[in-house]
Amino acid sequence: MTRYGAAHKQATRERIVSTAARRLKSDGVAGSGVATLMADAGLTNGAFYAHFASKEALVATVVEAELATQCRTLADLAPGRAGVEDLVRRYLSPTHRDHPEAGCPSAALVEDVVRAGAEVREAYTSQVVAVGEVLAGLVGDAGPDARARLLAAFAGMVGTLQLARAVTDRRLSDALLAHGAEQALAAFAGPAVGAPTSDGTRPGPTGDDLPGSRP
Amino acid sequence: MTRYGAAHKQATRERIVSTAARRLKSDGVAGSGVATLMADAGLTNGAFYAHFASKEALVATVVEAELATQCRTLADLAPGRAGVEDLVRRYLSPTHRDHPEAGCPSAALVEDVVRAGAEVREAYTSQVVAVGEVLAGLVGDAGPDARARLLAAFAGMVGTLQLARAVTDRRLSDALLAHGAEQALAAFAGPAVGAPTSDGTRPGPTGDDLPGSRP
DNA sequence: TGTACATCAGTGAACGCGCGTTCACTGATGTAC
DNA sequence: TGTACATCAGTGAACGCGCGTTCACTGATGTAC
Repeated sequence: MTRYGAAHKQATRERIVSTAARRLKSDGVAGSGVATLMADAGLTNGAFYAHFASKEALVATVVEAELATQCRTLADLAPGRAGVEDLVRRYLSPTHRDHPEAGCPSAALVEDVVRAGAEVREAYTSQVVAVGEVLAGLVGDAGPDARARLLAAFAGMVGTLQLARAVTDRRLSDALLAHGAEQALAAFAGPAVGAPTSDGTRPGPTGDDLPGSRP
Repeated sequence: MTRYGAAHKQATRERIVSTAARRLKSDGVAGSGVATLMADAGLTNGAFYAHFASKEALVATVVEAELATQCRTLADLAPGRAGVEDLVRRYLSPTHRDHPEAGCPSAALVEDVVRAGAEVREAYTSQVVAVGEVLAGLVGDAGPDARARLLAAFAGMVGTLQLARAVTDRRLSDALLAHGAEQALAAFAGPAVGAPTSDGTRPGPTGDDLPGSRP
């Protein structure tokens, strides 16, 4: 039967996935060799193929697992505006900017996903849809295109975080985060809001809008 | 004196830079070998080091040149809301999504910039600042933090384009672009706009806002 | 309880390959006279 | 105008290296009796 106890191999696999997640998010797919990924998990390169069919299979597993974890984190936020504020402030914080290895998988790996094979891209897509659904639940928008609208707002934060990471000027980076947070809050708040109508007036909150206030 | 005419070598160098820009934006830094980059320019690998000290030096040159070109394109937009609309619609179009090699260097290469050395990151930073200044001129906002505010709006478009590229579901991708465009227009329009104040009302346009209408 | 055994997670050397970089060489060019 | 020459952009083979992947082996484990 099974040696080493039933859960031994699975526990090792999970350890590989979680240490690989940190390494991949910090150094990228091309910058993380299989030998390094295994050493991070306290193993040697040879054992890798007892757990994964290829490096790409590991990347797909990591991408899927990371976005699933992110979904769970998002689901734990308080519903409504308070939760959204919490999300935006934390997402666009200097701490998140300075620790990609512990942060959002999309911000760290989208570009690698774009250039990856079908396995990775499909894992990513299905989990992004799940993120969209959690966000729709968070803001309480059940409309037909709520998911895409809120994912666009989320994508805006992803881009802002990336530019904040890329730029060497600390002051500019901080300012990007601060302004990005303002814009993300507006984007999460609702579709028509903030867009002037043709007569120059502002539409009020719609039924889909979050209630609440901004300090 | 100079053989091959005075401009021969410089012309070759410029050809390498422009073909490398397309290749790098489409396949990424790690995915573009020196031999391939040179073959794209109709040359062999050996000639590379007569033009650049290292692969990183080429990447830095490409990043700088690409953002400078983007600045010039942005400067050609009509000032005010019309130009902003034009920018947003074109940036978040299916055409731009489907042709990274001819598109925005930030959307294609930020992640590579984040993981690159000082030479690349500093070239990127200085040109991003220039982009911010052009955007400030475009919307006519001379405020002290206009640059950072508009760069945050720009960064939002970068992230939206990246997610639209990563996702395999065409319908979702199109919807991301459409919603991202709405949100980008709002973000470019002004800082306080669209953010509800503590009493739940909406502030009107400020003096920094763009005049104009939205159909 | 003690011992011989089958299992298999993990080891570590080796594989071919493509990378960035180097270098001795080529040959088209413009110059000198 | 014609010929010998110096220049140097570009060639293409070679370099060491680290990559993803393979494989014969090891040795700790739980099982059988």
